[in-house]
Amino acid sequence: MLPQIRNGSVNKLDETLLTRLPPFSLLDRPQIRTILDQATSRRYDEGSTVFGEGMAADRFYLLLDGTIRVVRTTPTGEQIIALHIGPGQLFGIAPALARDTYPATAVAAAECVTLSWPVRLWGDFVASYPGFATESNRTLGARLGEMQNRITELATQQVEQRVAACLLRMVNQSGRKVATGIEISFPITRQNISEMTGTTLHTVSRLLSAWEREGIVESTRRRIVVTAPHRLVVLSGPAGQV
Amino acid sequence: MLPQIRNGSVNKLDETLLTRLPPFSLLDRPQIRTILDQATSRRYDEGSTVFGEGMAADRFYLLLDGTIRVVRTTPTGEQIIALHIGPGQLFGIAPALARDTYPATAVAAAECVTLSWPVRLWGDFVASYPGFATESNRTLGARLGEMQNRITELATQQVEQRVAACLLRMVNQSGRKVATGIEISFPITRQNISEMTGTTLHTVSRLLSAWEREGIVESTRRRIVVTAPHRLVVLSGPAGQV
DNA sequence: CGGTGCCTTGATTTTCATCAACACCTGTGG
DNA sequence: CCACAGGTGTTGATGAAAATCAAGGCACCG
Repeated sequence: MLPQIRNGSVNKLDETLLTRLPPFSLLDRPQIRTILDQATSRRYDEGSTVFGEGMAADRFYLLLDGTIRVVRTTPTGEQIIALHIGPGQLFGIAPALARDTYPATAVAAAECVTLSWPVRLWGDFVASYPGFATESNRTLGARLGEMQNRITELATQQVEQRVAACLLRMVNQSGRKVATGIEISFPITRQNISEMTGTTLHTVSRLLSAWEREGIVESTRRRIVVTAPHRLVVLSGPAGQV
Repeated sequence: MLPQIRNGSVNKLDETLLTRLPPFSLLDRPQIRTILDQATSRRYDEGSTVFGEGMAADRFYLLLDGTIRVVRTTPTGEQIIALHIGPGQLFGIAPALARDTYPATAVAAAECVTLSWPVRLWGDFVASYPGFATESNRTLGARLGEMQNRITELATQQVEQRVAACLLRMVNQSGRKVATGIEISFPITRQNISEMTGTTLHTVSRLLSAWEREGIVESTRRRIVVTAPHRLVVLSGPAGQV
């Protein structure tokens, strides 16, 4: 979907790649050229790690294509998935939190292409480019709000409602229309879903089986198509509409 | 503990009130005087609401004294407590998230004194006062990190561990040394704790009773003293040390 | 074609919510 | 000054939800 990407080189990249994205939409061509010239482009295979929790935060990132999964690992080795990031979004923006290490691990949920810049440029970006600060704040606000929703869900909803809400969230954020419904556009396992909803892969499997029998979803290995979103909304309960 | 506070007036307030606080620690006297002159001071009774979820975010706040409880209400009327805010902290900083409504409700958990400023000054503060932006970012980072911890806890830990971790968090953030241990410095009910940990007041009551029998805590109506924090740490499990 | 990772499904067990009842403290108003 | 109401806290009995235990099947990759 994206033109040829050579790691480390963005000369071939068109400025129009950035002009539509909110953090840069207010800028003119020369400004965007400057930004691109300072950027490093890179491709990540599915499953590879962009940066790890606790690592020195030396760069901040923009996701051009693919999906990033933000993960934390507990001392006992369990993983929990904090959120997913889609194309066009900033991530790894530790400088916006005045942090010098990344608070979580970022893994490519599917093949990804990123741009990144050294953190020392963060201050320049915020100061020089109108809209950049606002947009990164907005990103933060959205993530904080989403985390607040997750806490509320985990604290008050039953497993079935949480899993339904989780599917809906993914469908909304990165759904792709297919013949029979809307497909989640990146590979995802029962285990992954359990790590998002604080349950077990067994329970998720049972729920998906039941929903498949009822014609709400269709799924094959690592792929899920939601065929009746409205029924999922009902299942996700009264808090789903927030 | 604070000098006489008259709502709306800060003339009597000493500049030294702010000089020690991180958001303002880099500023000189005249700057702080300017900031104070633009501020509105106000006292809140225990239980009163500072601002409500969804309300237009017209002011941002600094807590001088007391404890603020940040609360969300689900469509079904259940409350969940997102976090507590202690003296010296900024709150209601919707502008830092590029939001124009408050994302949650702020209630005085104990008698509180605040300073506040109209949001239109936010931009000035960030631009004119060195350290202010960094500090508000740091606040955001800390809250985001804390929320991430809560999600991890809710998703992976048992109720007993979550309640233990919750008590420890409050003891760390606003504990006061007393004869027999460390007391949580604001009134708190079993119900409150259940709203923080996603459980029921019954379960919290049972846990506290058990811990009291084992000499880990002492509690009277709305007050809790932790007498053996180290044993709570053990109970809070391997993730407690994060 | 063998192995690894992913998925399914039944049986059992555990945890915790729910239901129910009551005791206690504190402040209020007759 | 006492009664009483409302918010708070305790504790037992019961049941439901979901984790855990267990076993096997299926798809994809090398």
